[in-house]
Amino acid sequence: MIEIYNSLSGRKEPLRPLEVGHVRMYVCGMTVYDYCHVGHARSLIVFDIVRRYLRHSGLRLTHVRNITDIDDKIIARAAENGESITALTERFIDAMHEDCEALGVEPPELEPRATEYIAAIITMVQTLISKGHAYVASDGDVLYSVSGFEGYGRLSGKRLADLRAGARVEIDQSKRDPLDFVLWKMAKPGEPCWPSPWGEGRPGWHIECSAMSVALLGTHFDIHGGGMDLKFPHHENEIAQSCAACESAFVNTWMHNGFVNVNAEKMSKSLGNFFTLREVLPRLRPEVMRAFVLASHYRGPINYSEENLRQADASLERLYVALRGVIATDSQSLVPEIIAVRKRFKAVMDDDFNTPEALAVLQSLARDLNVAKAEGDTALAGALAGELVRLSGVLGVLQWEPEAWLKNRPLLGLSVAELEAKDVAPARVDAAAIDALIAARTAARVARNFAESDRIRDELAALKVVLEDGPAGTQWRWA
RNA sequence: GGCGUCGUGGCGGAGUGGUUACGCAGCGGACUGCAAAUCCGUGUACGCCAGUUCGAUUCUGGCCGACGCCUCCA
Repeated sequence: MIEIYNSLSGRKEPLRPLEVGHVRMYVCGMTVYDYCHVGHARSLIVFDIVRRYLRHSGLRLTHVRNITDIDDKIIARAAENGESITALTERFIDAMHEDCEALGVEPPELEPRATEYIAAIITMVQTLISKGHAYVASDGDVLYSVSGFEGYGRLSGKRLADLRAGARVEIDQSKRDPLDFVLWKMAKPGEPCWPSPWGEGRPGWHIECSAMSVALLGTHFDIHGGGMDLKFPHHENEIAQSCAACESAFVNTWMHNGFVNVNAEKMSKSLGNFFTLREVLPRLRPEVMRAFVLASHYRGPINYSEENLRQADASLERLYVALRGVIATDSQSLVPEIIAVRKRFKAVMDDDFNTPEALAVLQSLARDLNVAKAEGDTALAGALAGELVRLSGVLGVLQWEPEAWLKNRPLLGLSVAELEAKDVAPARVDAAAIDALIAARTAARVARNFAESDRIRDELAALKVVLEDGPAGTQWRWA
């Protein structure tokens, strides 16, 4: 039984799909006016794991991840760049898809865009007006009336009075309540717009997710996810809209992932402490980013640093080294070791996706594999290796050929600064040259000329090549 | 000001009312021509102060500290 922490109740609750064996999940995606940064990557990876694990558990999944392709920031950025809205959004949608692919994030079943659901949005706004939950303000905008919705603030643990007291927004005279939020925004001259019963305009931010989730998953579905910062006001408002419009239960389980911090502060645009995936990914392999993200529980914060990435890389390398030289068998031969490890893996992942524990399970599997290798038990080693790859696949790691992983380290390091410090230019070194040096060293060793063999090893070490002598000959990998 | 999260050994990071997380780094041993990798062993960690308890890092209260949300944000 899978248990998930529900932000709404503050407790772990068993996942009981509304339709037996079929989970419907909606995750808030990107507003496409800029490149994805590491914070987005965490959210993408976290829900990719949820996705992979639910399917691994034999559940059918309908996963929706929306794209916000119309909003104030998009309009502002397009104007700034002197390009059209669609040119801008298409460009960043493509970029996002490239980033996802690089990270090994599986595409969701459905990826709706706000601009494709204008009709559904208008219908929902009309419903809200007719039910008395929304009104047309003096400036023409359609606003949601917060006071008419009992339970507003339940998700974020806020009370209307507290929100009003702490309101930092300047009071807008057109609003009946300062906390009322916009459903339909009237267009200013030159702004993109769609016709509506209230005039030319565009949807507010929150309404698109209500309209699209209802349209694609129904009024009541299983999981709704997103970053912690979406909890209020975005998800709070979604609940208010959907529940009021549909007069139905809305979402059973709310999931929120924690932030990526830099020096203990939230990575964000305003602080200027963000790194885009495009600048970061060429310097490390995407699996390292995944390993880094999965090393912490999804609800807590993680600190983005070179050292933490280095540690993630080292932990992955240990797994790849274990896999090396073993022919993984697609083991349906359920030896006790494999039954036990599957059970452990399931237990920790069932427990609110405890990926740090899952990674620990993989590490202990690697230890068993190393032992089996050392004892020459190739059958067991092959079976364990097969299982290691299989379980790792649920986390989206260890999907490379071990040799390729160990010999293709991009740029040999994690950062430009580090590379400069090491004064290494890996492109200069090619595999044939390395093999030639290794052959020369082997010849020296056979001749018991250890001074020469050590000299060659030092020469290779200077190139950041590490040698490992074994029964099957000498292997190498990048340091 | 309101609401909330968190504080674990050198680092990262799970977890538990009394028994091994796991990884990185370190140390000792085995292995090796020497290494590397691997395996074995090792470190008496749970912010502070009280309380509950036979016993608390794990429960309760307070304090201190860090962070987040309350405004667009994954």
